[in-house]
Amino acid sequence: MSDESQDNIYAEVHQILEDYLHAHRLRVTPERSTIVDTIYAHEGHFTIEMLHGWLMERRFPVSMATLYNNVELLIDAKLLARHYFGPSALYERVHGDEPHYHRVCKRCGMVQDVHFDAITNYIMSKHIRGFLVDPSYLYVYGLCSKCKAALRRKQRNSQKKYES
Amino acid sequence: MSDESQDNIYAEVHQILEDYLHAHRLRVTPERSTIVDTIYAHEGHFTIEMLHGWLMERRFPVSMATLYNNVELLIDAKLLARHYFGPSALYERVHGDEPHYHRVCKRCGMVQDVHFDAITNYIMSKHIRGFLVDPSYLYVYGLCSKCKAALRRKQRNSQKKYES
DNA sequence: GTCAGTGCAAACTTTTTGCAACTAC
DNA sequence: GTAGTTGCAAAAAGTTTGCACTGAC
Repeated sequence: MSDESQDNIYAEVHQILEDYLHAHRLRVTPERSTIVDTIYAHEGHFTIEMLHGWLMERRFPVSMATLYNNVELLIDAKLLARHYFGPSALYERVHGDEPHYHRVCKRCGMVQDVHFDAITNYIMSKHIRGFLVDPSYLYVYGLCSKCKAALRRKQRNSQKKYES
Repeated sequence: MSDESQDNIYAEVHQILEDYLHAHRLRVTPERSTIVDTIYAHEGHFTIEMLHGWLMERRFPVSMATLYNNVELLIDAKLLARHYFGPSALYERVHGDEPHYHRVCKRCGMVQDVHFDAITNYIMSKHIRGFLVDPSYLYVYGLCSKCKAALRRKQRNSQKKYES
């Protein structure tokens, strides 16, 4: 992404943040602005712990309590997404990024972003009765090619052991 | 389900359990047998805590450590499925139940079983390159009809407040 | 008899809560 | 000035680990 369009993204997300806060009679604090800046300075999935670390690096330490408070709000403002691929949450920025869903390997935990495709279109076209699908929160689990091969090998070996 | 077919299920899952344990040179313990019995005596999603409670009711208390150890093994044996709809795991029995995927409301947390349907078939037919989809671990998130309506009401109200 | 399995308690990780001090409005 | 926001520390919730004892094979 060019510096210029990255600057545009910062301006846009700050606008969204401030609109959201005003609409909900909440306050624009340095913490909130900096958290959003920091989130949008990084690509990909991250944990609260990582976000905390990034803020430390910026010399803008923010307590975990504040982070947990504010991610809730940012999710509601549609600036942040939270995913539970396992017992602890992973987050990712939302605004300005290509819409995608997630493909997860049940064995190695690999998470792959998949840009909206025929499957997404198909699911949206089905108008699941009464239920409004959010295609950004679609999760397809299975086995990645590496784990598929590894598992085949393992099964052949344990088969041999069992026969012996 | 009739008592008779329920008895068949018990026999089958015990067979699967014992085959799995033998194949992996592991031991058939009363705890493992009872845990499987208890899981298959209940329908729907449950937490480890609930499983622990059910075992207490049976006068067969099993420690949490043992439960955590054994669910791992039962998942590998395909007798149990684990889902992360939120920060803590939900489990459900697998064998003998109608195959289904899950539809989850992001707002109220409602989890709905959806029997394999056109969407599942479509995804399986796409043969995602190199990735082996497990349709039992497909998750579609969105808004249920109740929350969709509630959210519309809320937005109308906050709109009014904002204008005033 | 051996070694996997168990219970217990302690540790650990992640997230939530209570409260006093602070600050955006 | 007021009430929302923050940081800190404690607590809660969920899960993992270490170790001595037990019991399946």
